[in-house]
Amino acid sequence: MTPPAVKLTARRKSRPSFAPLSAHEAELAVFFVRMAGILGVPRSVAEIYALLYASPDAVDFDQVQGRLGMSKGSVSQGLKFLRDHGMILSVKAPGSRRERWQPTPSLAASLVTLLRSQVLPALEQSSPSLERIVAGAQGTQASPEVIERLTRLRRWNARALELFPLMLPPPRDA
Amino acid sequence: MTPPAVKLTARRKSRPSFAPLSAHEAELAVFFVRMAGILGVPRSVAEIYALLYASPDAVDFDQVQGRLGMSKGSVSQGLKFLRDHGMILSVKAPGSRRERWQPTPSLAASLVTLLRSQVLPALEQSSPSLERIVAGAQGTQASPEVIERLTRLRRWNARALELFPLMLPPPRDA
DNA sequence: GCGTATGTTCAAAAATTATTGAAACATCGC
DNA sequence: GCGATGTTTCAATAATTTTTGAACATACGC
Repeated sequence: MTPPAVKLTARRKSRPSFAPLSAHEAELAVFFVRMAGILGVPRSVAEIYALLYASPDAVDFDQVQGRLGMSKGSVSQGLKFLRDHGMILSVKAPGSRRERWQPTPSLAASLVTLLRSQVLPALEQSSPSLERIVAGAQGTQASPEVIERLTRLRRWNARALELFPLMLPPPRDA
Repeated sequence: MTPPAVKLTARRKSRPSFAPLSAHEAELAVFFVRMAGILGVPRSVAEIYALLYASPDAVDFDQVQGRLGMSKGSVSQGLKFLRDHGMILSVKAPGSRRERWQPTPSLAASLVTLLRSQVLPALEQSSPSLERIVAGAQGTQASPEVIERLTRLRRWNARALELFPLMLPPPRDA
Protein backbone atom coordinates (compact mmCIF):
# COMPACT_ATOMS: atom_id res chain seq x y z
CA MET A 1 0.00 0.00 0.00
CA THR A 2 2.77 2.41 0.90
CA PRO A 3 5.90 2.39 -1.32
CA PRO A 4 7.11 -1.22 -1.28
CA ALA A 5 10.77 -0.24 -1.08
CA VAL A 6 12.95 -1.03 -4.05
CA LYS A 7 12.38 -4.73 -4.60
CA LEU A 8 14.53 -5.94 -7.43
CA THR A 9 12.65 -7.48 -10.34
CA ALA A 10 13.91 -10.93 -10.66
CA ARG A 11 15.78 -13.72 -9.09
CA ARG A 12 14.19 -15.57 -11.94
CA LYS A 13 16.66 -16.61 -14.52
CA SER A 14 16.14 -16.34 -18.25
CA ARG A 15 15.98 -19.61 -20.14
CA PRO A 16 19.33 -20.85 -21.38
CA SER A 17 19.19 -19.75 -24.98
CA PHE A 18 17.94 -16.23 -24.40
CA ALA A 19 19.92 -13.28 -23.13
CA PRO A 20 18.86 -12.14 -19.70
CA LEU A 21 17.90 -8.50 -19.39
CA SER A 22 20.70 -6.01 -19.63
CA ALA A 23 21.25 -3.71 -16.68
CA HIS A 24 19.34 -0.92 -18.35
CA GLU A 25 16.49 -3.10 -19.44
CA ALA A 26 16.23 -4.40 -15.92
CA GLU A 27 16.19 -0.91 -14.52
CA LEU A 28 13.48 0.13 -16.92
CA ALA A 29 11.52 -2.90 -15.84
CA VAL A 30 11.77 -1.79 -12.24
CA PHE A 31 10.45 1.59 -13.27
CA PHE A 32 7.44 0.17 -15.07
CA VAL A 33 6.74 -2.32 -12.33
CA ARG A 34 6.69 0.49 -9.82
CA MET A 35 4.30 2.58 -11.84
CA ALA A 36 2.12 -0.37 -12.64
CA GLY A 37 1.88 -1.14 -8.97
CA ILE A 38 0.00 2.08 -8.41
CA LEU A 39 -2.73 0.92 -10.71
CA GLY A 40 -2.68 -2.62 -9.46
CA VAL A 41 -1.24 -4.04 -12.64
CA PRO A 42 0.77 -7.17 -11.93
CA ARG A 43 4.49 -7.26 -12.11
CA SER A 44 4.67 -9.72 -14.96
CA VAL A 45 2.61 -7.47 -17.19
CA ALA A 46 4.77 -4.48 -16.45
CA GLU A 47 7.90 -6.48 -17.15
CA ILE A 48 6.62 -7.57 -20.50
CA TYR A 49 5.76 -4.02 -21.42
CA ALA A 50 9.18 -2.83 -20.34
CA LEU A 51 10.86 -5.42 -22.50
CA LEU A 52 8.92 -4.39 -25.57
CA TYR A 53 9.48 -0.76 -24.76
CA ALA A 54 13.22 -1.20 -24.68
CA SER A 55 13.39 -3.29 -27.82
CA PRO A 56 14.20 -1.75 -31.19
CA ASP A 57 12.28 -4.47 -33.01
CA ALA A 58 9.04 -6.23 -32.29
CA VAL A 59 9.37 -9.16 -29.92
CA ASP A 60 7.70 -12.55 -30.14
CA PHE A 61 6.13 -14.79 -27.54
CA ASP A 62 9.14 -17.02 -27.12
CA GLN A 63 11.54 -14.19 -26.72
CA VAL A 64 9.38 -12.68 -24.01
CA GLN A 65 9.19 -15.96 -22.21
CA GLY A 66 12.86 -16.69 -22.68
CA ARG A 67 14.32 -13.36 -21.76
CA LEU A 68 12.08 -12.74 -18.79
CA GLY A 69 12.17 -16.33 -17.71
CA MET A 70 8.48 -16.52 -17.02
CA SER A 71 5.92 -19.21 -17.68
CA LYS A 72 3.90 -19.53 -20.85
CA GLY A 73 0.78 -18.85 -18.89
CA SER A 74 2.05 -15.54 -17.63
CA VAL A 75 3.25 -14.45 -21.03
CA SER A 76 -0.04 -15.36 -22.61
CA GLN A 77 -2.06 -13.55 -20.00
CA GLY A 78 0.26 -10.61 -19.93
CA LEU A 79 0.15 -10.11 -23.67
CA LYS A 80 -3.60 -10.50 -23.60
CA PHE A 81 -3.90 -7.82 -20.98
CA LEU A 82 -1.70 -5.42 -22.88
CA ARG A 83 -3.51 -6.21 -26.12
CA ASP A 84 -6.94 -5.74 -24.57
CA HIS A 85 -5.93 -2.37 -23.27
CA GLY A 86 -4.52 -1.28 -26.55
CA MET A 87 -1.05 -0.93 -25.15
CA ILE A 88 0.71 -3.12 -27.68
CA LEU A 89 0.34 -3.86 -31.37
CA SER A 90 1.10 -7.00 -33.27
CA VAL A 91 3.27 -6.88 -36.32
CA LYS A 92 2.26 -9.74 -38.55
CA ALA A 93 5.53 -11.25 -39.75
CA PRO A 94 6.13 -12.23 -43.38
CA GLY A 95 6.02 -16.01 -43.82
CA SER A 96 5.76 -16.90 -40.18
CA ARG A 97 2.82 -17.84 -38.10
CA ARG A 98 4.20 -16.03 -35.10
CA GLU A 99 3.00 -12.72 -33.92
CA ARG A 100 5.50 -10.14 -32.90
CA TRP A 101 4.69 -7.32 -30.53
CA GLN A 102 5.65 -3.75 -29.98
CA PRO A 103 4.32 -0.96 -27.79
CA THR A 104 1.59 1.27 -29.12
CA PRO A 105 3.06 4.59 -30.26
CA SER A 106 1.47 6.69 -27.55
CA LEU A 107 2.10 5.59 -24.02
CA ALA A 108 -0.09 8.44 -22.87
CA ALA A 109 -3.05 7.13 -24.81
CA SER A 110 -2.40 3.66 -23.46
CA LEU A 111 -2.43 4.91 -19.93
CA VAL A 112 -5.71 6.70 -20.35
CA THR A 113 -7.27 3.59 -21.79
CA LEU A 114 -5.97 1.61 -18.88
CA LEU A 115 -7.15 4.12 -16.35
CA ARG A 116 -10.54 4.26 -17.90
CA SER A 117 -10.93 0.52 -17.91
CA GLN A 118 -10.38 0.54 -14.18
CA VAL A 119 -12.39 3.53 -13.18
CA LEU A 120 -15.34 3.61 -15.53
CA PRO A 121 -16.85 0.28 -14.52
CA ALA A 122 -16.62 1.23 -10.88
CA LEU A 123 -18.35 4.52 -11.53
CA GLU A 124 -21.07 2.89 -13.59
CA GLN A 125 -21.73 0.14 -11.12
CA SER A 126 -21.96 2.61 -8.32
CA SER A 127 -24.31 5.03 -9.95
CA PRO A 128 -27.63 3.40 -9.13
CA SER A 129 -26.37 2.54 -5.73
CA LEU A 130 -25.60 6.17 -5.00
CA GLU A 131 -29.06 7.15 -6.14
CA ARG A 132 -30.57 4.75 -3.65
CA ILE A 133 -28.33 5.95 -0.90
CA VAL A 134 -29.18 9.59 -1.42
CA ALA A 135 -32.87 8.82 -1.72
CA GLY A 136 -32.73 6.76 1.42
CA ALA A 137 -30.98 9.47 3.36
CA GLN A 138 -33.46 12.10 2.27
CA GLY A 139 -36.40 9.84 3.00
CA THR A 140 -35.93 8.74 6.56
CA GLN A 141 -33.65 10.10 9.26
CA ALA A 142 -30.24 11.60 8.31
CA SER A 143 -28.82 14.95 9.27
CA PRO A 144 -28.71 17.72 6.69
CA GLU A 145 -24.96 17.55 6.95
CA VAL A 146 -24.85 13.95 5.82
CA ILE A 147 -27.42 14.51 3.10
CA GLU A 148 -25.27 17.32 1.81
CA ARG A 149 -22.21 15.07 1.69
CA LEU A 150 -23.99 12.29 -0.07
CA THR A 151 -25.53 14.60 -2.59
CA ARG A 152 -22.16 16.01 -3.42
CA LEU A 153 -20.83 12.51 -3.88
CA ARG A 154 -23.58 11.71 -6.32
CA ARG A 155 -22.96 14.91 -8.25
CA TRP A 156 -19.30 13.94 -8.58
CA ASN A 157 -20.09 10.49 -9.71
CA ALA A 158 -22.38 11.85 -12.38
CA ARG A 159 -19.91 14.41 -13.58
CA ALA A 160 -17.07 11.92 -13.73
CA LEU A 161 -19.28 9.60 -15.71
CA GLU A 162 -20.00 12.14 -18.36
CA LEU A 163 -16.47 13.46 -18.53
CA PHE A 164 -14.60 10.23 -18.73
CA PRO A 165 -15.84 8.99 -22.06
CA LEU A 166 -14.70 12.24 -23.63
CA MET A 167 -11.19 11.70 -22.46
CA LEU A 168 -10.14 9.54 -25.37
CA PRO A 169 -10.55 7.07 -28.21
CA PRO A 170 -13.84 5.20 -28.09
CA PRO A 171 -13.75 1.55 -27.03
CA ARG A 172 -11.27 -0.12 -29.30
CA ASP A 173 -11.79 -2.87 -31.84
CA ALA A 174 -14.14 -5.84 -31.43
CA MET B 1 -7.13 -6.36 -11.39
CA THR B 2 -10.27 -6.26 -13.44
CA PRO B 3 -13.52 -5.29 -11.68
CA PRO B 4 -13.81 -7.80 -8.85
CA ALA B 5 -17.55 -8.23 -9.32
CA VAL B 6 -19.80 -6.95 -6.59
CA LYS B 7 -18.44 -8.62 -3.48
CA LEU B 8 -20.53 -7.69 -0.53
CA THR B 9 -18.68 -5.96 2.26
CA ALA B 10 -19.08 -8.09 5.22
CA ARG B 11 -20.13 -11.39 6.54
CA ARG B 12 -18.51 -10.02 9.61
CA LYS B 13 -20.91 -9.30 12.34
CA SER B 14 -20.90 -6.20 14.46
CA ARG B 15 -20.22 -6.65 18.11
CA PRO B 16 -23.29 -7.22 20.28
CA SER B 17 -23.82 -3.77 21.71
CA PHE B 18 -23.36 -1.83 18.50
CA ALA B 19 -25.82 -1.47 15.68
CA PRO B 20 -24.67 -3.19 12.52
CA LEU B 21 -24.54 -0.98 9.45
CA SER B 22 -27.87 0.05 8.02
CA ALA B 23 -28.62 -0.94 4.46
CA HIS B 24 -27.61 2.47 3.19
CA GLU B 25 -24.46 2.63 5.21
CA ALA B 26 -23.51 -0.77 3.92
CA GLU B 27 -24.16 0.28 0.35
CA LEU B 28 -22.04 3.37 0.80
CA ALA B 29 -19.30 1.18 2.19
CA VAL B 30 -19.43 -0.95 -0.92
CA PHE B 31 -19.07 2.19 -2.98
CA PHE B 32 -16.03 3.42 -1.10
CA VAL B 33 -14.46 -0.01 -1.04
CA ARG B 34 -14.81 -0.22 -4.78
CA MET B 35 -13.22 3.15 -5.35
CA ALA B 36 -10.50 2.48 -2.84
CA GLY B 37 -9.70 -0.73 -4.63
CA ILE B 38 -8.57 1.24 -7.66
CA LEU B 39 -5.89 2.91 -5.62
CA GLY B 40 -5.00 -0.19 -3.71
CA VAL B 41 -6.39 1.05 -0.44
CA PRO B 42 -7.49 -1.86 1.73
CA ARG B 43 -11.09 -2.64 2.33
CA SER B 44 -10.97 -2.01 6.04
CA VAL B 45 -9.77 1.52 5.53
CA ALA B 46 -12.50 2.26 3.02
CA GLU B 47 -15.10 0.86 5.36
CA ILE B 48 -13.97 3.06 8.16
CA TYR B 49 -14.09 6.10 5.97
CA ALA B 50 -17.55 5.19 4.74
CA LEU B 51 -18.80 4.88 8.28
CA LEU B 52 -17.50 8.30 9.24
CA TYR B 53 -18.81 9.74 6.01
CA ALA B 54 -22.31 8.54 6.72
CA SER B 55 -22.33 9.64 10.35
CA PRO B 56 -23.85 12.93 11.42
CA ASP B 57 -21.54 13.13 14.41
CA ALA B 58 -17.92 12.30 14.94
CA VAL B 59 -17.30 8.64 15.72
CA ASP B 60 -14.91 7.15 18.23
CA PHE B 61 -12.59 4.17 18.12
CA ASP B 62 -14.95 1.82 19.88
CA GLN B 63 -17.86 2.66 17.71
CA VAL B 64 -15.84 2.01 14.61
CA GLN B 65 -14.68 -1.30 15.95
CA GLY B 66 -18.09 -2.25 17.21
CA ARG B 67 -20.20 -1.28 14.25
CA LEU B 68 -17.85 -2.66 11.63
CA GLY B 69 -16.96 -5.69 13.71
CA MET B 70 -13.28 -5.44 13.02
CA SER B 71 -10.24 -5.91 15.21
CA LYS B 72 -8.58 -3.21 17.24
CA GLY B 73 -5.51 -3.54 15.13
CA SER B 74 -7.35 -2.85 11.93
CA VAL B 75 -9.16 0.11 13.39
CA SER B 76 -5.95 1.57 14.69
CA GLN B 77 -4.14 1.13 11.41
CA GLY B 78 -7.07 2.30 9.39
CA LEU B 79 -7.49 5.47 11.39
CA LYS B 80 -3.76 6.07 11.20
CA PHE B 81 -3.82 5.74 7.45
CA LEU B 82 -6.72 8.13 7.10
CA ARG B 83 -5.16 10.54 9.53
CA ASP B 84 -1.78 10.45 7.81
CA HIS B 85 -3.41 11.24 4.52
CA GLY B 86 -5.39 14.08 5.95
CA MET B 87 -8.67 12.40 5.20
CA ILE B 88 -10.11 12.60 8.69
CA LEU B 89 -9.97 15.04 11.56
CA SER B 90 -10.18 14.42 15.26
CA VAL B 91 -12.63 16.33 17.34
CA LYS B 92 -11.27 16.53 20.84
CA ALA B 93 -14.20 15.78 23.07
CA PRO B 94 -14.98 17.83 26.18
CA GLY B 95 -14.06 15.91 29.36
CA SER B 96 -13.18 12.65 27.68
CA ARG B 97 -9.85 11.17 26.73
CA ARG B 98 -11.30 9.61 23.64
CA GLU B 99 -10.74 10.97 20.24
CA ARG B 100 -13.65 11.21 17.89
CA TRP B 101 -13.27 11.30 14.16
CA GLN B 102 -14.97 12.82 11.19
CA PRO B 103 -14.10 13.13 7.54
CA THR B 104 -12.16 16.15 6.36
CA PRO B 105 -14.48 18.67 4.73
CA SER B 106 -13.15 18.24 1.21
CA LEU B 107 -13.11 14.73 -0.12
CA ALA B 108 -11.53 16.09 -3.28
CA ALA B 109 -8.58 17.45 -1.39
CA SER B 110 -8.27 14.18 0.48
CA LEU B 111 -8.15 12.26 -2.73
CA VAL B 112 -5.44 14.42 -4.19
CA THR B 113 -3.35 13.99 -1.08
CA LEU B 114 -3.83 10.27 -1.27
CA LEU B 115 -2.99 10.15 -4.94
CA ARG B 116 0.08 12.19 -4.42
CA SER B 117 1.30 10.04 -1.60
CA GLN B 118 1.18 7.07 -3.92
CA VAL B 119 2.55 8.59 -7.07
CA LEU B 120 5.13 11.11 -5.94
CA PRO B 121 7.46 8.70 -4.19
CA ALA B 122 7.44 6.43 -7.21
CA LEU B 123 8.27 9.32 -9.49
CA GLU B 124 11.03 10.52 -7.24
CA GLN B 125 12.60 7.15 -6.78
CA SER B 126 12.55 6.56 -10.49
CA SER B 127 14.04 9.83 -11.54
CA PRO B 128 17.73 9.02 -11.20
CA SER B 129 17.10 5.59 -12.57
CA LEU B 130 15.59 7.06 -15.72
CA GLU B 131 18.58 9.34 -16.12
CA ARG B 132 20.88 6.37 -16.05
CA ILE B 133 18.76 4.47 -18.49
CA VAL B 134 18.68 7.26 -21.02
CA ALA B 135 22.36 7.90 -20.63
CA GLY B 136 23.09 4.24 -21.05
CA ALA B 137 20.97 3.98 -24.17
CA GLN B 138 22.65 6.99 -25.73
CA GLY B 139 26.08 5.76 -24.81
CA THR B 140 26.31 2.28 -26.17
CA GLN B 141 24.11 0.51 -28.69
CA ALA B 142 20.35 1.30 -28.88
CA SER B 143 18.28 2.25 -31.87
CA PRO B 144 17.26 5.89 -32.32
CA GLU B 145 13.70 4.69 -31.96
CA VAL B 146 14.31 3.34 -28.47
CA ILE B 147 16.33 6.36 -27.45
CA GLU B 148 13.46 8.54 -28.52
CA ARG B 149 11.02 6.54 -26.41
CA LEU B 150 13.20 6.63 -23.36
CA THR B 151 13.86 10.31 -23.69
CA ARG B 152 10.17 11.02 -23.87
CA LEU B 153 9.66 8.92 -20.77
CA ARG B 154 12.22 10.93 -18.88
CA ARG B 155 10.66 14.18 -20.00
CA TRP B 156 7.32 12.99 -18.67
CA ASN B 157 8.74 11.96 -15.39
CA ALA B 158 10.35 15.35 -14.96
CA ARG B 159 7.24 17.23 -15.89
CA ALA B 160 5.07 15.17 -13.60
CA LEU B 161 7.50 15.77 -10.78
CA GLU B 162 7.32 19.52 -11.11
CA LEU B 163 3.59 19.63 -11.63
CA PHE B 164 2.50 17.37 -8.85
CA PRO B 165 3.64 19.43 -5.90
CA LEU B 166 1.65 22.35 -7.22
CA MET B 167 -1.49 20.31 -7.18
CA LEU B 168 -2.30 20.96 -3.56
CA PRO B 169 -1.56 21.66 0.09
CA PRO B 170 2.08 21.08 1.03
CA PRO B 171 2.93 18.02 3.16
CA ARG B 172 0.75 18.22 6.22
CA ASP B 173 1.74 18.50 9.87
CA ALA B 174 4.78 16.79 11.39
C1' DG C 1 -6.91 -33.01 -44.59
C1' DC C 2 -2.74 -33.75 -41.18
C1' DG C 3 0.92 -32.87 -38.14
C1' DT C 4 2.90 -29.54 -35.67
C1' DA C 5 4.20 -24.82 -34.34
C1' DT C 6 1.89 -21.41 -31.67
C1' DG C 7 -1.19 -19.94 -28.09
C1' DT C 8 -4.71 -20.39 -24.50
C1' DT C 9 -6.96 -22.21 -20.27
C1' DC C 10 -7.33 -23.24 -15.74
C1' DA C 11 -6.60 -25.73 -11.36
C1' DA C 12 -3.00 -25.97 -8.08
C1' DA C 13 1.16 -23.75 -5.80
C1' DA C 14 3.59 -19.70 -4.53
C1' DA C 15 3.84 -14.99 -3.33
C1' DT C 16 1.92 -11.08 -1.53
C1' DT C 17 -1.06 -8.31 1.31
C1' DA C 18 -4.54 -7.63 4.90
C1' DT C 19 -6.42 -8.77 9.38
C1' DT C 20 -6.37 -10.35 13.97
C1' DG C 21 -5.49 -10.25 18.86
C1' DA C 22 -2.67 -10.32 22.70
C1' DA C 23 0.93 -7.78 24.82
C1' DA C 24 3.23 -3.37 25.19
C1' DC C 25 2.74 1.47 25.53
C1' DA C 26 0.91 6.08 26.77
C1' DT C 27 -1.57 9.44 29.26
C1' DC C 28 -5.06 11.26 32.15
C1' DG C 29 -7.30 12.07 36.53
C1' DC C 30 -6.42 11.27 40.89
C1' DG D 1 3.34 7.56 41.32
C1' DC D 2 -0.93 4.37 40.36
C1' DG D 3 -4.65 2.40 38.16
C1' DA D 4 -7.69 2.68 34.49
C1' DT D 5 -8.82 3.89 29.93
C1' DG D 6 -7.51 4.29 25.25
C1' DT D 7 -4.29 3.25 21.48
C1' DT D 8 -0.42 1.19 18.97
C1' DT D 9 2.65 -2.66 17.68
C1' DC D 10 3.71 -6.72 15.58
C1' DA D 11 4.14 -11.74 14.95
C1' DA D 12 0.97 -15.15 13.52
C1' DT D 13 -2.87 -16.30 10.55
C1' DA D 14 -6.10 -15.62 6.95
C1' DA D 15 -7.50 -13.85 2.53
C1' DT D 16 -6.36 -12.48 -1.89
C1' DT D 17 -3.70 -12.19 -5.99
C1' DT D 18 -0.22 -13.82 -9.11
C1' DT D 19 2.34 -17.32 -11.31
C1' DT D 20 3.11 -21.85 -12.98
C1' DG D 21 2.79 -25.76 -16.04
C1' DA D 22 0.61 -29.34 -18.16
C1' DA D 23 -3.44 -30.39 -20.82
C1' DC D 24 -6.22 -28.50 -24.30
C1' DA D 25 -7.34 -25.72 -28.59
C1' DT D 26 -6.41 -23.61 -33.25
C1' DA D 27 -4.93 -23.00 -37.48
C1' DC D 28 -1.02 -22.68 -40.78
C1' DG D 29 1.77 -24.47 -44.17
C1' DC D 30 2.34 -28.31 -46.48
